[in-house]
Amino acid sequence: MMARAGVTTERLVHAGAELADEIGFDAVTPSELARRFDVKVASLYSHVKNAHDLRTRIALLALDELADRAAAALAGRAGREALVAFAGVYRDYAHEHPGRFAAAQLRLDPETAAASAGVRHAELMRAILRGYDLTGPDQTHAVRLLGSFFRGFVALEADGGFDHSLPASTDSWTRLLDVLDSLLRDWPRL
Amino acid sequence: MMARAGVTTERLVHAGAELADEIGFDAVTPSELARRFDVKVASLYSHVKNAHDLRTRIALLALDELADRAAAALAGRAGREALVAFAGVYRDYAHEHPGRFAAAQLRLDPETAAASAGVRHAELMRAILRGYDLTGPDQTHAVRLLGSFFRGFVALEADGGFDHSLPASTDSWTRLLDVLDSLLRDWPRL
DNA sequence: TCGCCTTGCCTAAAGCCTTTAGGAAGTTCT
DNA sequence: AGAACTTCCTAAAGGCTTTAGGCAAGGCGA
Repeated sequence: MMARAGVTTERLVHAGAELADEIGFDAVTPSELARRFDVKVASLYSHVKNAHDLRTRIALLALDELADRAAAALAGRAGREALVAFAGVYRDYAHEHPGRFAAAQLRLDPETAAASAGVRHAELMRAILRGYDLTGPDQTHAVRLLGSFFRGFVALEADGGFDHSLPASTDSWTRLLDVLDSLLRDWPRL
Repeated sequence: MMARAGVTTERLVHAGAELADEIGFDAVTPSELARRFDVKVASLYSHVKNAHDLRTRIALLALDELADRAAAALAGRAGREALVAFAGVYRDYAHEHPGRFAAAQLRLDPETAAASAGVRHAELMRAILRGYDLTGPDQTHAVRLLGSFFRGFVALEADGGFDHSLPASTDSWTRLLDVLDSLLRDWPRL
């Protein structure tokens, strides 16, 4: 009797990520998760400190997955190809895993953030720019431009911000990547 | 005895916006608001349908304020000047009113969105582009580029994403607006 | 001015969520 | 088998949202 359900922190976080994709990151709660595991809520608290801890772990998982995919996509590519591949990973992940993607945007406290895969992201973005002729502060500016654009575009898309006007958002995405590639190749000097 | 507190929907929404700036949009709840008005929670439900309705109203207020400011900033300006002014309004508002700004990003159902000031925003962005030589789909692409960049940059900044690297985020902001102006003036043709 | 009606605010209550404390039943190791 | 550890449980406190029903304040017609 009273067979154990086999809850572990890892399984909890993975299930939480799945759940986020199904019902939205905000709706991922210890209660809901307990239901899924057919276990009483209080039982989760042996594996996870509290609701915030759970959400943070899901965020870290998402950041990790995203960095893995990006690194894979960047392997063997440079310049425009690298830019498009990286951007594609970002956007595809957001479409495939909206909940995880939302999680990846959770604000982390500085300590946690520093230990997260967020750092790898920054390095990968810099790697892309090695294919272009940018140096000094302008390289950082360019990283920030790309990061802002990716994040902003995908967020607006997710909010349906592009839904009721033409052309389709995918067209803009493709075209704008071309435009950005061109901009990076021909970066305006001071 | 039992003096009336004078709660109205309008006062509720305004106070909610203030509250959002103080403690964060997510923490704006009927309970907290009732405390501020020194009134029992249930009393709010005569003025606001439910928690979601309250949050939506705050979002609409923020969108309205933002559109007002943007319209004012754009008056009499064109080209680069208009771009910088508009962008400044956006970013300044986010800094001055982080809670309201977060509210402005609440996902609205299509019906509500269509009736919101979001529409005015789109028009204002298009107005900026009239100062540049862009036509057809590329104009829409450019609107989306600007929108994505503004939103992404400000969001990353708010999350502290730029805090632990140099140069300061303000430097990137200024420089990138120059770069974007230059890009719009010299938009790559197919 | 008096009684009426609308409306603002209240109490009560149900239902859900998080989190802590302490106990009992599996599991593992000796 | 017994000790020690871990997993899961019950119990309980406290907070949040929302609905239902009631009393009283402010405005209005008679």
